[in-house]
Amino acid sequence: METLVEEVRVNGESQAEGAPLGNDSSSTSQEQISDPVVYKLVRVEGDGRLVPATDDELMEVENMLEDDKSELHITDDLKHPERCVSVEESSSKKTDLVGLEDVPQSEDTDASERKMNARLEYIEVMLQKVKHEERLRLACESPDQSSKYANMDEQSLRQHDHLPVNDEEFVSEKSSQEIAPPILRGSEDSKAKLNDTEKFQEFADDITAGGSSVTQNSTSSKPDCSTSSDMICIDNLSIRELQETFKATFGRETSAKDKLWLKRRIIMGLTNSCNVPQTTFMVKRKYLLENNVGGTHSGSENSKSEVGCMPTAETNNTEYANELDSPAKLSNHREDQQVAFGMTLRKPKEPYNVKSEDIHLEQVKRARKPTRRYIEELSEAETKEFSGSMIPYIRNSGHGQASPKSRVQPVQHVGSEGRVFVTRQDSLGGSGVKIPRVSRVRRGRPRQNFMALLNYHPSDTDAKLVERAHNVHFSQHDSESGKKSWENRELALKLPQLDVADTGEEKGSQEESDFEMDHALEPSKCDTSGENSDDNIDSVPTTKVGTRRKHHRAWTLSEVVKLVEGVSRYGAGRWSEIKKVSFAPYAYRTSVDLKDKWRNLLRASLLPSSPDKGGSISRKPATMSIPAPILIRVRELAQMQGQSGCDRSSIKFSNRGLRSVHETRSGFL
DNA sequence: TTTAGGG
DNA sequence: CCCTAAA
Repeated sequence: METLVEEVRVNGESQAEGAPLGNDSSSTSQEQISDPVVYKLVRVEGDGRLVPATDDELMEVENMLEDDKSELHITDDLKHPERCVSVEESSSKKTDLVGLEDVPQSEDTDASERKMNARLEYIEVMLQKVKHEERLRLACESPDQSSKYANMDEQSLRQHDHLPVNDEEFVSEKSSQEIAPPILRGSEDSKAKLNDTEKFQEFADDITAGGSSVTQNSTSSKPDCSTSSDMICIDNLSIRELQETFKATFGRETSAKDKLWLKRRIIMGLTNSCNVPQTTFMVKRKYLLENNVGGTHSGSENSKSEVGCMPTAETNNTEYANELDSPAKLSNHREDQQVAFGMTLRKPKEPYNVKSEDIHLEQVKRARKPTRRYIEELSEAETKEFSGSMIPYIRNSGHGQASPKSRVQPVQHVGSEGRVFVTRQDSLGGSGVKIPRVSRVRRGRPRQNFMALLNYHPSDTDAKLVERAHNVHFSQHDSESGKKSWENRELALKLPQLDVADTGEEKGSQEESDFEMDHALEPSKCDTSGENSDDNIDSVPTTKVGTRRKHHRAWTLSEVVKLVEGVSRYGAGRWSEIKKVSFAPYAYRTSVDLKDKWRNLLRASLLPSSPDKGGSISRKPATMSIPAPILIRVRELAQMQGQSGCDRSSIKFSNRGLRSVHETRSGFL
């Protein structure tokens, strides 16, 4: 562990010093490989915005890092043990918790809930403990680091300069830096390459999120999907409206009557696509409020005291929301956020790193994308896309730390599924995929069946449980980095379930518990692997029963958004590019499909002069409407690209220009 | 092989 | 979505 930590530090240092990216090319040393991870240097403005750090600030950070490094060694040894213990405990608890979830909900929901609560409370206590430790540690630290932790690496900045030259390269490099935690890099050599696409996606997401506070310099000319109207809407919508929205978002109808539930789903759906950060925020906040009213929430208080640097609690929340918004960038973004929050970069980090090494690993792994071939293999095997999702399960055996708990019994599913699993393991390199016992949980968006389930258990309790869970998340986030490990663990544990669920296919769907389902969504929200999770809805929502056409997959909103993003980035016509980058996880969705969809979108955006008001809600259920903002954007893109009549080259060029801008921006994230 | 367009 | 011509 220590070693890892050290590495991290080192990496960070090198970054700060501005180690040139170029060197990574030939040199094989770990350092170089690992160099990518960088905490972007940013400054938190009073209003909560993130601002790129100045050179001076960078220098400061550098110094700080230096200091830390030396400090760390000492501290690590001493403090480590305890932390580890606590973490382990917590993790185990977590596992248990997960176990609870699996219990058939139908009957003993109450019991489960009770247990859950107990667990949660326990967790909270643990969190508190951790936090406390953190605080102590902080006390010793220099208080002012807060405002400048940033971490924009010079490299990124430099890269911007030559972005135009080779976008892909840039992206991959950049992204890899951003995403992969140093630790991983150090330990796992070749990881850097693996997730180019993934990272790219992340980028894309970031870009998409343009309007959000996350992207500070955003001068985005793009229409901001997250309009105030949306915010209002989502909160004030009637159940019916919500249902409509739901349909628009997920491509299937819902009979759910639970407003909260609906809202959450919708937001998640939108969020997954990285749009509507504002909306999310609103809702989240509200959500948070609700939680506060009803339940235990050590989180809020903690966050305040803990994060003194933060402008306001609200800001904190906002950040959090944003973070949630883009699942794709969650992993690294989180780190950035820590920095931004002013949670002591190094101190908290240290514990964080130490304790959650495996977590890091998991994250990274999560981030890893399966190779194309792998994906295809899977799809062939009938596993629809679970792609990146499975990756999370892999653990680096090298770090035996991986919580044993997460390892669950092998799936007992029969037939093809079993085969699938085997395949996965193999392709994964036999690192041993841990498949949580949830063999038949479905992950991703709810499918039709799911709805039925909900109806049966019109879950108030369900909602509560979820809320609880959320609460935990919040507190973790708000309070401190140390807690992150918690969440990460939790995610790690949960995600697998989801992923597996997909494999599990429809069979077990009926047996799924609401609770599980609900949780299933969460991961997608937080899923680091980014996008893959949420969109990997293999269940093709046949909106209407029996409408299942041969290779027809209803386009989900998130997919559409991805498509739009892709087009905006690469330009319409470069479908293969878009396919590769944005739809890698989706074995289906060929470039042709993308093209067709785009054509449809175009038509949709042009013909019905956007009569649909209230955002995504459309009057006609039959016409699953695409949210207006998206259509608008489509139109704009169309204008920009196609209609302008510019010849291809010029178009491309312009795109490139735009792209570079985006990337530049995202670079500051 | 990818893109564009018609069916 | 599928198929096919063209690049």
